[in-house]
Amino acid sequence: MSSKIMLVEDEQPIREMLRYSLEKQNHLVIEAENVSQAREILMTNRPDLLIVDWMMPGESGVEFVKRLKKDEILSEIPTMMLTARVEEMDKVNGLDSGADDYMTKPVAIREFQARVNALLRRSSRNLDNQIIEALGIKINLATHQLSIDDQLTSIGTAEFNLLKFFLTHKNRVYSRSQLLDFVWGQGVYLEERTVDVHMLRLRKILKPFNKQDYFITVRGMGYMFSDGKIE
Amino acid sequence: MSSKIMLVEDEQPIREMLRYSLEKQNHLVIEAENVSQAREILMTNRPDLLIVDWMMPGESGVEFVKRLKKDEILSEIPTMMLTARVEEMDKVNGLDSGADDYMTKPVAIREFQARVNALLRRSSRNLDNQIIEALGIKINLATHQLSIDDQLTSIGTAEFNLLKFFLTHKNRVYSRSQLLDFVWGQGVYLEERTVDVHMLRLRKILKPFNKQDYFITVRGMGYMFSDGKIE
DNA sequence: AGCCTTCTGTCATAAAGTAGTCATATTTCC
DNA sequence: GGAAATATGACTACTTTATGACAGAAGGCT
Repeated sequence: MSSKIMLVEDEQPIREMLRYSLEKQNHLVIEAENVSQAREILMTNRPDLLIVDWMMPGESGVEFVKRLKKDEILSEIPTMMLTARVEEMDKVNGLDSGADDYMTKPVAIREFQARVNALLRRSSRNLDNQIIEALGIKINLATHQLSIDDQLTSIGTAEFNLLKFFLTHKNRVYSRSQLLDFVWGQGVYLEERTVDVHMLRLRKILKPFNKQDYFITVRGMGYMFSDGKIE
Repeated sequence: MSSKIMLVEDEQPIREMLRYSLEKQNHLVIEAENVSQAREILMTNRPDLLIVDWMMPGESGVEFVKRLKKDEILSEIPTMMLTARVEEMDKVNGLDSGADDYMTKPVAIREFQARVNALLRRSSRNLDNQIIEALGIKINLATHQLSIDDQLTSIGTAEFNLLKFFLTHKNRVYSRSQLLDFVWGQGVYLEERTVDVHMLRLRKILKPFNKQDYFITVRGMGYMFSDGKIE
């Protein structure tokens, strides 16, 4: 399986080596020499994994990861931190930068590959093998099926994804452009009104079961999935 | 979705242009000509995004942003830096001022809008997850809901914003023009009497719960939200 | 490959819902 | 009482959303 991996590392030789190792595993590698370059790339790219050096001139990798983990969209990306010395490990652990894994340099290549693959596996598994349910609306991510009140119901992909997003993001308004970002993916340019249409279609699917009212239009703001609880 | 954006820029024409561009995207713009004015505004306002010129007479934008990023509360606000020339870009990159994005002047409007929106979208989780409450009046920024004495109550956008402003700015009188600036945004030209009407509407919403008296008319001055406590 | 069905994004139009303004009533202060 | 400031109700232009229709894309079937 090929994944897109971004490497943020200032030392060119190490970058080379890691890239070589990753490409051997059929991954696509994007390199960044420093944090601001990395940010730049993230504006238009969404890697499946980040590998970040802990210590870099300019803004440090820790800072970078910390901020990243606050970012709604990017925080989901699994991150591996590279630290130069063993002693620094503790710091990293102490300050929870939010990275998902750490390795000390010099990097042991076999271990590196194993850990990278583990991270990638973990994040992809999380997404797939699940059943998400709320208010009698149940979706199966593995089979892409929807059942409402235990009745199997047919649904298109776009509506499925939209529904999936709302089931995992309750009680909060999302603007149309946010929905486009989250559900359709960043960089996909569509009309904002398209969201309206898909909301309509989603509601139509839910209507026979009287569940359509959980999907609330917030005028001037966007849409929200509300399970009715206040607060 | 409308956000509050502060523009810190000494050159008036650029300010005008950027403001125009932002307002076109439905954002609410507050302008500051220099750093001290910006600080002043931050005393009573919390923008969702800062756009700061790198080079300004008096204290520079870099200094301003650096200090800001040390501030616990304000450091969360995403910041875009404007630099005058390409050469300065490197400096900016080198010195990690802490800004979240940079653009070089002259600013390309389309790109500017895109970047601004990207910043807002990505950081909106941090800003929105708040519930503000006072005197049994509770607003949820995430859901855009108002509940009074734990009862969900419907409210329009304009009144919501006005209420939000007062909940975060208690015990102080604001003139109609100040309210227009802070709640509607500078550059929006409206009749001052419009504020009266919205105050009326806000009071009508609160009346069934007997909360309307906390919104006090100060004759000749403006309006105030008072929680009754004496300083 | 060709045909058929389903899905998707866009658009035009209908339908709601709001916001800002104005005219008039009411209050306040001297 | 009278001027000035506010409150209030009504109106309308405007903005935002819902909805149905459509053409192209994607996929499936034979």
